[in-house]
Amino acid sequence: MSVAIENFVKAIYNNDKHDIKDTKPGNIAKKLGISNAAATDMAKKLAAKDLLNYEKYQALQLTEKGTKMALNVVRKHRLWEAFLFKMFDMSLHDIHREAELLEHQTSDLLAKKISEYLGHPKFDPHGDPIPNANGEITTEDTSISLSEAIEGKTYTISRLMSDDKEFFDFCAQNQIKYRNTLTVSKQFISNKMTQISIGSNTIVLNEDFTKIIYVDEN
Amino acid sequence: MSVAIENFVKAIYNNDKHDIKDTKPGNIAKKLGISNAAATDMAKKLAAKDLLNYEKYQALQLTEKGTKMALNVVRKHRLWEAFLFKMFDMSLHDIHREAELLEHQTSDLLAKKISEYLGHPKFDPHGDPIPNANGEITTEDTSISLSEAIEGKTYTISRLMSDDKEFFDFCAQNQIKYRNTLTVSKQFISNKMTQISIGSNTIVLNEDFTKIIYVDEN
DNA sequence: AATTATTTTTAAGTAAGCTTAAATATTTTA
DNA sequence: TAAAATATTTAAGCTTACTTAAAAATAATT
Repeated sequence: MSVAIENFVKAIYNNDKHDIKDTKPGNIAKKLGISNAAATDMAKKLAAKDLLNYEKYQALQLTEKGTKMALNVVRKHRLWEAFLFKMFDMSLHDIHREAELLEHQTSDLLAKKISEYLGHPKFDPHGDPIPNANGEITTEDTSISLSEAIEGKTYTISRLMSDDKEFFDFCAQNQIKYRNTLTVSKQFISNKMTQISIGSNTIVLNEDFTKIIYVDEN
Repeated sequence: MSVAIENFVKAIYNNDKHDIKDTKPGNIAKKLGISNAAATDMAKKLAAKDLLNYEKYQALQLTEKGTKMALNVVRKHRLWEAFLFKMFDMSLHDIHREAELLEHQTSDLLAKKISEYLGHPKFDPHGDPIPNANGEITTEDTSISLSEAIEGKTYTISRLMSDDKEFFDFCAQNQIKYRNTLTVSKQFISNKMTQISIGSNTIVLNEDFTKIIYVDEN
């Protein structure tokens, strides 16, 4: 299966899992940087391969086969992230970019070797769970987005759900990092902003960021 | 530049360097597993990009630009070989196969990181020299092929120039390994075979193998 | 509910990287 | 050196993964 197909299936998987947004061709197209027409085309092609269910004007749904493929790619991506993070001094964003390419050129054997070397990690450096070789995610996700966190409570960052350089640069400058602790000092409900204290800093984050920072209550 | 182009340029470079064979489209086509017609087509296309010189019915010659590209790919390939060899318990052939894919999806930054991690190695696990980031090979090659070695002398294996699984399996079973020592007990000139003793074994090799095993006199 | 805006789909077309078949050169060998 | 064998090139065609433009359907807004 081609890189284009792997990316398409992965985009549906990620959109489906993480975003509130639906999985109609247009949304997938936007994620992949291709035209809507190309996405519709691809959807039909993948339906013929039993990777997803396609009905005109409806959201795309991965079949079991499609989900398995997506999880295999996601596994390789997250293993590479964990591995490169451990081995080399590179920014999370750079690591993400490398993983984005390497994930498609990694045999199951090499993925297994990397996983073994790392002691079969359950999470990558963003806090994203790493599926096992059978495509199963065995860790349950109890975390909530920072936008839903409660004033006065203290949380541990469990996930940074993004692939945007700006965001990661911001995180790096503000101690926002997987497994760091923060306290929600104020939720500005009407403005959809959240004030947190982390380390010695106090930061006000808007919704763009609080929706992709996931936390677990301490 | 695409994977197809990188592989094409690399094939010319390797053919030119290692083999006695010429670099006409047919030979490159055979190496890449594509038709002669496709190779001719590609040659014209790459000539237009100033990666090689193409004249009808003549051997293909890489330009400086083409050579630089080839060396960049070769560098990444050999760095991956060295890295995977160090990190994981995998056969040389498996490592080669992974490197063959990863080489095209590796940024210059990651290559640099891998090289640094390994202490800027000069050779990969086959004994092939690793070009530096500027595409320079700073080590001179004093080795000769086993087919040219002299009876009675003792040598150190400096290079195993192949990507064939059968060959590597044979090597693994017979202690034929980069940096191992062997003695040439007999050269059967007319049969083009060579008898060596390596470890406690005595082996007779035919020309197919003695031409790709490179050695340095002790 | 009707109109407007947005999405999705269809249709036609493009570039890359191949293929096979036939024509043309070159090389080998008898 | 002429014939036979082999290689290279040209030509036509295919698939994948896109594109833009227009038509059709859905969703949003007043």
